[in-house]
Amino acid sequence: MGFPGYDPSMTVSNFYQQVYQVIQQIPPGKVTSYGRVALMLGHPNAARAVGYALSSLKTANSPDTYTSATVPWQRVINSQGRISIHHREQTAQKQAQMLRQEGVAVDEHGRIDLDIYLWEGLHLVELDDILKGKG
DNA sequence: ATGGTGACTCGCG
DNA sequence: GCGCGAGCCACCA
Repeated sequence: MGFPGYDPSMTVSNFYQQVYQVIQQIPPGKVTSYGRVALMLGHPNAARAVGYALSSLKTANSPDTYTSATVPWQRVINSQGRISIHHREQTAQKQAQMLRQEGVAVDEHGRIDLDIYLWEGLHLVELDDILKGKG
């Protein structure tokens, strides 16, 4: 709502793909939060669904269009500027490692300075394409 | 159709 | 800053 091209009738079935497409726009060395991704897609309260979308990404070998290899999932953290995977120690470590590898400072507690690394986000024109399914 | 489950968020104490 | 409780959403049995 409020966004050009927003069409409620197609949001459900395409939600995950839209999430992946937005995340693919995040440049290396930058991060954003689950909530912000949801907001960009016109679903201000769908932060949990965004996290769920990422957790469902399959391995790099998967034939799927979107996999953990094609979607930079590591660039999405929580609104507090911290890595959000407390139940999966291994995955959390990997995320921190991948981020440091692209120049993002992550401290031992998984904290990241959003004042420095926060991604500005998409412009309405770019969002329009994703919401219309052109991406 | 219904209820349980998360890689979420915000507000309080 | 930290832990809790309460909303919120899309998936999947």
